[in-house]
Amino acid sequence: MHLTLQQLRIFEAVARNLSFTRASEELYLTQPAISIQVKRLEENAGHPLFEQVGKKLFLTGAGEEMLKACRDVLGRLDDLDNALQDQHQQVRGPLTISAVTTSKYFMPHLLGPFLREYPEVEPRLNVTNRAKVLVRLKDNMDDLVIMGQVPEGLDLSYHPFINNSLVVVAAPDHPLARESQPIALERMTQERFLIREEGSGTRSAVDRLFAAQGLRINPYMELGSEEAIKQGAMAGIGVSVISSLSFRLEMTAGLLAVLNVEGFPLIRPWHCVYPKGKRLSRTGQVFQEFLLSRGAELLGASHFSV
Amino acid sequence: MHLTLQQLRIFEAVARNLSFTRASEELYLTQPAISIQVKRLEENAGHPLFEQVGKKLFLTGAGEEMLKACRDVLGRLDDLDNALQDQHQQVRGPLTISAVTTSKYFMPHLLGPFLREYPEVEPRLNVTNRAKVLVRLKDNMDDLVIMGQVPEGLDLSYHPFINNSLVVVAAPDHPLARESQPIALERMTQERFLIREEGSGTRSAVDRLFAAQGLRINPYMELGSEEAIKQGAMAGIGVSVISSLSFRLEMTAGLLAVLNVEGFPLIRPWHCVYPKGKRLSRTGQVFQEFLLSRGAELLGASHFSV
DNA sequence: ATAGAGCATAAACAAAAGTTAATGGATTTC
DNA sequence: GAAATCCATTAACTTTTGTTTATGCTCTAT
Repeated sequence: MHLTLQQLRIFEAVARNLSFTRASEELYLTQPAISIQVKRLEENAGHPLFEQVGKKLFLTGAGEEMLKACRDVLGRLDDLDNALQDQHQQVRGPLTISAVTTSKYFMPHLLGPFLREYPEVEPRLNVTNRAKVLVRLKDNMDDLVIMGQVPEGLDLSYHPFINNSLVVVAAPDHPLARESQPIALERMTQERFLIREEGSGTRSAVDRLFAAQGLRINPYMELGSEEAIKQGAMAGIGVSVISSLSFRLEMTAGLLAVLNVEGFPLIRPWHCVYPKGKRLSRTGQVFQEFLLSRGAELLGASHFSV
Repeated sequence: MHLTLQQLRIFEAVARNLSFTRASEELYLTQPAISIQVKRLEENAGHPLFEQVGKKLFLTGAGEEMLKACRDVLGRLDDLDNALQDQHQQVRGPLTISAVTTSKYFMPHLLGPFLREYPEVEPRLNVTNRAKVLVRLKDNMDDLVIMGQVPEGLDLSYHPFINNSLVVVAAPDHPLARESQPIALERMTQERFLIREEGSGTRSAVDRLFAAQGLRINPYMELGSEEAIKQGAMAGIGVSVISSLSFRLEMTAGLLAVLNVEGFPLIRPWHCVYPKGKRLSRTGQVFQEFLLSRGAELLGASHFSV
């Protein structure tokens, strides 16, 4: 036999009232029910917990120890109940997100308003390349993952929330920058392309677009970051395909030009993703709903819409 | 349905191992037993506690909360077990004693050696008059009570442990102080007696001794303390009956003489007493055994023996 | 001295807890 | 592709927990 939580509740009521009968009234049980439960608890403890002198009830030393433990345990379980209730109702606590590099241009514009609305959320945004994001996804290291292309072969739950427009950019003085007629894809194969590493979502999408017409781009230089690619395009080293989310400042400053190429802008949705086996926390669920319902609106431009 | 301690133990093992199967091996249960108990705990909590991604198990946020609470509760119950084990084996913690006034001359000589032997005991010795000691006894306010005459009409457990010798004392120049033949009780009725208040154990014993021969003492002055009585006897105001435990210094200094009176020394035992309904703590039991087995020896003189 | 109140015990019974055997689905490893 | 492994579910069963009714003992109050 072991002690049970019901025994602890009963013992605590008796100890607080110093009366079996009062405790039975409080707990809506009969007095023999109280008596037998206290007896069982005493057997389990190996000590008497009460002493009776005349008609008065007292706690023994062991009873004092038991009462302290009781209050600690029952109080801790109350706290647990409250914490679990919070998890149904409150939007608070940690929210861990991994996002593919390009999303660093827009994720803060989504996360900021969300955190203002839910100030008790503790965000952790990890922006890294796609390969690392995939590892974290497989290892269930995040609440949500923000990525364009969702990998196949994994059991995932994914929802598109905004559209990503990929465009071809070049230096403003590039010859094709003034071309008003759409530039054939075939023409573009003659251009030097500045590109990201193998495995990049953007790279895959562009390769597929050209492959559909039996073409392939001319990779001139592989660069490790979006910034390096922009700098190279601005310097006239070559052209590139990048997300329209990521170079607004450079456009406004007249440092980059968008080329009018057939098939562009290449619209790819951004997804929020998590493993199907995952039980998303309430905070994670609310953030996902927030992305789906208000992401496009917050980012403002119509080409962000799903 | 509520959660049970067994469910907490099972959940903690799964959470620590991150495996139902490992937990079942550790707890010598079947894997379906583990699975169903975790399921019941999740139902009770109203939240999933684990999420499974591929073959890997993870704790959810609610699971993390539950694990913290589990460790707290199970740890607290372990501490309780240890504290209760201590109460069987260790002699430590509070020991509250009330004692009638006269015992102040010998109780420290008993308590001192006991506390040296059991240094973790926390003693509380309350020395007061008999009436107050009786109130504390009835109200179960002490572990043990030290008194001479045990009251009737209460359901008490009492054990004699030393003898108290009551003798008649007078100033050294009192005429009867040089009398070598035993002094008849009748002769003493002509002496002025300095006495304690009504209800004093010593008073009762002396009254009974004289009443047995159809005599009664001549109360001259009622004094409120043992010290006052000794001072009065030394000053030649009258004679008194006091405990031989209480005037050693005055004897040695030649300030008081013991009269050789018929029927004296009047031997009365000292008892340690507690209500029969009381469950004496281990520390209280050990102290009582100490008094019974070594009290007389520690006080040295043969007339202390039971 | 008697009635009332409070706790202890026994017997009987219902409900809950706990477990196993059998089995199936999904994932990982070979 | 097959075997091994891990978790989920169902049905059946045992054990434990929990409670009530009936009753008795003891103590206190009147």
